[in-house]
Amino acid sequence: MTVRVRFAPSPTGFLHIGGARTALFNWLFARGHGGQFILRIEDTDQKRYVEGSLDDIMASLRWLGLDWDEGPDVGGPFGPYVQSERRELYRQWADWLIENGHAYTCYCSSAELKQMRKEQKENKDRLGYDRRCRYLTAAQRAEREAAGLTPVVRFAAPLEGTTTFHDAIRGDITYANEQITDQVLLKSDGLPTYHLANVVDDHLMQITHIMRADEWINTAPLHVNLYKAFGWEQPVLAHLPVVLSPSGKGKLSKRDQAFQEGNDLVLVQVREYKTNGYLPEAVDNFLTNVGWSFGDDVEKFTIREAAPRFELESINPAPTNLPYSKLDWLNSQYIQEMDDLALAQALKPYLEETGYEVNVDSLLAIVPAMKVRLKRLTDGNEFLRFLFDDDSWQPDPAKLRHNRLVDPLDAFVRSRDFVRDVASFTVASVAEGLYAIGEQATDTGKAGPLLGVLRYAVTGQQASPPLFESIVALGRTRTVERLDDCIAMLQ
RNA sequence: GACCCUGUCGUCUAGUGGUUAGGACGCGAGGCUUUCAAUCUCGAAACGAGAGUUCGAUUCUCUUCAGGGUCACCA
Repeated sequence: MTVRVRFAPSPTGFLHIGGARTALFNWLFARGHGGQFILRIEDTDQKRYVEGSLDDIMASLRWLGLDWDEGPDVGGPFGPYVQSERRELYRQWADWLIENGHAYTCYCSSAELKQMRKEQKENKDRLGYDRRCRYLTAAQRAEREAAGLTPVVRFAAPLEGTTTFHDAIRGDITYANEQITDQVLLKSDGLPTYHLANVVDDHLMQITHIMRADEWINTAPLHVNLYKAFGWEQPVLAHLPVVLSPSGKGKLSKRDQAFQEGNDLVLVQVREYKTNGYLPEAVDNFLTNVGWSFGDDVEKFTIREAAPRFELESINPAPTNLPYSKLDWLNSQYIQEMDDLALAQALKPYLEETGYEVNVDSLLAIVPAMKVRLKRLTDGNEFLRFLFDDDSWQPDPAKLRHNRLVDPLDAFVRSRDFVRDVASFTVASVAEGLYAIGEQATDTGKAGPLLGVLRYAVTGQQASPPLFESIVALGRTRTVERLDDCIAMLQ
């Protein structure tokens, strides 16, 4: 049997990092088992629909490289892949359940249900629908229909015994049926709830394995009983561990966009990872390491390499934080593997975003030298500020001195003169000349102190690309101007 | 509150009825260096607690504690 899995997001917001992880695990499983990965849109709650979210979800999945075999845009043999276009199907199967005694119409108003819950709370009774409509006589139903009440359809759950299902990650999980209430299957607007839609679609789309978030565990017995009622085969279930907020307080998916947690900026939408300078390969790698491990003490790998090793049974069931510092490390690793042209092109939009005018050719002169310093593509904005923003160059005179320099002013003058007069303005000759001056400028004969101070003088930054490349990128004229200003400050 | 899930270094994880409990990130120290960065070496750092089973438990069982999840005409 061919493995068929699906990612089934609701278009209620931009793609969440937790959702991306769920999609990724499904993708890994499908690709590792020669199966199909299906994208299905669960838009049965029209009230929560967010304009533009479907586009973002698909764009984000594509950015991550998670391609799907069937879906709303590419079609497929089991479409449509948007639930709101399948409503007739759900209504038919809801009717089937009613006809076969597995479901019933319920006429309770929301006010009535609210009151019921209130009383349950007050009396400390178990929460949940008390099944008052389950036992209505035909006459009573007719009476309500005549009164114009629009019913919902509820599942007639088993009243006694237990329901057990097997979770591929956690093993068998058993619930007492008296804990399970009669959930709504079809809403009064004629659209299904998740419970009905998901079971009907997974069956009709021949889904073999369901990987979904942990928070669905408690409704799994309902779904299992639905499969039983329909007489359909139950797909393998696997509930993925929740992704926690970094503080460990609550699940991350409760947050819908980036927020500050202590000193860390916590990114929650996939698009935020992109705008903050992360590479999709790094995000994929990062996510795959959470709740699963490649093995052999290997931390860095592509999802293509991971797929053949990916098994449901090896997923760690414990809830988890996202280790953001590891993402930075991975991202820097992937940046260092990029070729210079690709990196220059990747950096360009971020620089332009901050208002710098850049062209790839001039960027190529400095990019190779600063590559190892980049953790995120946005770091280029900081490192290259000295190049693109003259106004930001405001060195602190106190930092132009170094206690190993015998005569800072003299060293600056000689450096300035050298840069101004050197015949060949290249990295190699600038390096040679400044080394020589630096070695004479200290009592130890080491060039380091002068070069360190010059870096600060020329760039106005504590951290920058290497000095000689920075000088060449900046150009002779601007370098001399800045050194002139520094000399004035030192006098 | 009820039910369900989970519990190995700070974090992400590997692992076993007998291991010096492994790796990674981060952190600290040192080397190298254009004293930022990268890189190399070294280091600190964990089996939540209590019973039980066993010759022996981090590993199996129970209890407990802690964290999380769910209790909608939302997914």
